[in-house]
Amino acid sequence: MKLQFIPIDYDYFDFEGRNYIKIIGRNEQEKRICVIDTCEVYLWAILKNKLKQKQIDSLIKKIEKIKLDIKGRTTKVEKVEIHDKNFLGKQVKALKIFATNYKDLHDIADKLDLKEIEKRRGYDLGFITHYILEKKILPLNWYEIEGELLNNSLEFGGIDMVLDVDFCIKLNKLKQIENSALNPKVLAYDIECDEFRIGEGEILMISLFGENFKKVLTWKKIKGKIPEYVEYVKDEAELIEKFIEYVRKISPDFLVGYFSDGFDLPYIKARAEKFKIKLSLGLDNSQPKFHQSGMGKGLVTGKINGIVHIDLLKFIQTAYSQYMQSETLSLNEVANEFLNERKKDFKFKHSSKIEEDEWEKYFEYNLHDSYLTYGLFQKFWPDLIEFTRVMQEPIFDVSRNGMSKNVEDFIIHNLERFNEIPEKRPTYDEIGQRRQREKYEGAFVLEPIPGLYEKIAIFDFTSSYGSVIVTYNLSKSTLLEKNEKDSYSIEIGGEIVSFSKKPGFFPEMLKDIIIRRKKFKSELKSSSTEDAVKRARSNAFKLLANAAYGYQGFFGARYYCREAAAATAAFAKKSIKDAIENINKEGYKTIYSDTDSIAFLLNKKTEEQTKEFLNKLNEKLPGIMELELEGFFKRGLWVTTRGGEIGAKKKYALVDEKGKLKIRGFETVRRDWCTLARQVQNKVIRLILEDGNESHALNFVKETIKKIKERKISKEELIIRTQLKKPISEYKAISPHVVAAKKMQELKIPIDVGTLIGYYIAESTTGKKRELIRDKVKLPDEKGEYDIVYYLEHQILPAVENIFQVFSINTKELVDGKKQTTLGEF
DNA sequence: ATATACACGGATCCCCTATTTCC
DNA sequence: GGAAATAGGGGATCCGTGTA
Repeated sequence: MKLQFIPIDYDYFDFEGRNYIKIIGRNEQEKRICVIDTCEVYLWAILKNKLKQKQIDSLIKKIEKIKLDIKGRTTKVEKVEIHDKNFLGKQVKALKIFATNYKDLHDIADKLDLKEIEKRRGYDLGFITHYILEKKILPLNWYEIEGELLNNSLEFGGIDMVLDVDFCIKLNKLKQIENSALNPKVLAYDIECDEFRIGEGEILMISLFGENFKKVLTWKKIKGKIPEYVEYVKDEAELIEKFIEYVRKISPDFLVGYFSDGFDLPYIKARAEKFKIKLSLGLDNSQPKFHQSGMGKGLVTGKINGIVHIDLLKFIQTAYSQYMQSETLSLNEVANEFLNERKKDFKFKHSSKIEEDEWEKYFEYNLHDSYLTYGLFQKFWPDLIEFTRVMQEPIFDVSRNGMSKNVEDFIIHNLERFNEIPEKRPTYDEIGQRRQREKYEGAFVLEPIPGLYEKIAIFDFTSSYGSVIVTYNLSKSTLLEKNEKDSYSIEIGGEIVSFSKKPGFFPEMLKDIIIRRKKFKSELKSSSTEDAVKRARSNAFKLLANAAYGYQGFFGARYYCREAAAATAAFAKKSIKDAIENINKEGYKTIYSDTDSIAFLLNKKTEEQTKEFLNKLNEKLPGIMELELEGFFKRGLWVTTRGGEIGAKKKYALVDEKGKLKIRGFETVRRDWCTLARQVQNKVIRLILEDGNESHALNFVKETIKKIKERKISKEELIIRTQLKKPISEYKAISPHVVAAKKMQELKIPIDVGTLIGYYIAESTTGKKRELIRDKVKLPDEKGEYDIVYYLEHQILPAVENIFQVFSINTKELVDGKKQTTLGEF
């Protein structure tokens, strides 16, 4: 049988002691296909340097005899080959040792602790990764496959009979082909419950949303007419059964939720267990499997056999959050940013307190959440596809992995063209040692001179750290033990480290990424139509390039190299300092610089001259280092630190000719300041940048102060929001948000690590002399008057004080008004 | 444990000394 | 008058959140 096939989900099983892969995908008619295949299983033994042929021969004989009886099966070494390979850039002789079962490779490796063998590698990749590497059936790429149709066959224990697919095929041949993108079948879901702790309350309803399909399942019957999408069931048990039934009937490629790894799926699982319902969502009727990801923190991934369960929150977190405006990753904010739609209004109440006529709104709300989740999936589908294709790992994993894992997957799947044997994961002890290593020196930040400036340009290095890694060949495999003459050398913490000039595989891969990304980016710029796929791939490469530096400095990395990471920062530092010097030499004046960007005054030079100068600069830069023009700006503002004497770093505001603001670091971009302070500061900055002087801004602040004093400010504007970053009991310093969290706990308001805690500072009620701010914390719903002095002196003043100081205005006097001191009145 | 370092700034913690309170 | 409690100052530390 011959057909076209696109792999979506990968799984494996053992049959008669051997490993088989089971790939679920679609053909061009959108039929669901299961492909069964296998591959050779092996590990590498890297030999010591000066072994004689005789020694190698007898070693091979010895290894060929290895046979293990463990875990109820027999695994043996099936054959041994000798190969010329590279390991960390060095040529080595290595034995390719084939064995029966991948899961036993570790035990085989234990038997290979021999004096002739230098290192053992390649047995910690996982069978699925190993298989993809071996057979190159890459996820979400099209293939023409040939194979044997399994039809009620007893081969593999009758696997095709229990599997709900159109065809089950044992693979013989495959060829990669071009085909249009997959049009995936997607079903989004969302549940509503009374209790937020997993499984501790009833599930009131479950919504489902797919193409031409919307449904809210509930056991709550209300009077009157109900929307057609609501379907009643008898009770909660039937609710779960109906959910299973619909998922099975629709049988989507992707079952999508938002925070569903951490909430919806485990919740349904817990309730199903309570009612002794088998949650047979898998194509093989199996229940979702939950894997602990991370240590104890309840971080779980829910895997359903054959149907890819996607938790969009996780993907958005790693792939997008750093470029987002949203201050939280709540469905509401994220949907608003990407879909321009919000959640429906519905204030959460316990179901017993919901009025009869409110239920319909609740159903609508529940359905809308699934609708938004579905919309977000469509929005991110190009990114999910491209990430999966670039990393070459199953979408289930790629959608959940952090950036370090993505970088590593990319490396592992690109080692072959360098003939490299993969490095192993660090052991627990190694990780411990790495983590104890001292921090190295990072980026250079130039202390600005506070002031309001006119006519500014900003240059920055494109993919700065990535370009440095490529240009200076910085990696674990290129690090030299001794300083050599013809090498890239730099001082790190008083010691010189050197890197070979012979290109290493890691910098070479990175070079590829950066060059391809540049190509995509320029294509995107020149083309008139929006190409979502190109944009997504460009974005995937950008993220990879940016994460490459962090990867080498990350203690959990296979290719961890602190020296390379430190050298990257050091070379980058040198580059930016050189650039600053050149810019100043040309007659410009540098105001500020951070890591890879430089802001400078044009000093009467024109924009054209500056662009020409940029080209001139670029000609002199080494390797792939490149400066680009970030933009020209009409005005820019830099302030002092709170201490008052020195210029504050990582804090500035710019306005371009079109009036567009670019604000960095100021309180107005920080979510842990109250809205009022943020808005006031924002307006002050805007007025000053627009006007070029402080007079309007000052009046505005005066008005605000008056309003605060007259209690004309609504409480909502005064709420301070701070995230709870760890369990309450672990806090050493009991700060205001911890007090607020404790109050919420007492009121049984669900809080968890990660919850944004909102509170306001109320007037003192205790009358104690020595009162801390936390003693005046009140929850937003709690009755009380806001503390005027606190909001003036701890929110508004700190937000604007340093700005007005640029114009030598002491705002503190404004606040005090008639009074001279404020502390004295206590 | 789940990419890195640099940076700001609020609030508490903690130690020290001076002052007040109490017997 | 002397011991204990409290106030207040100031640096260290904790903590959250940014920039790059």
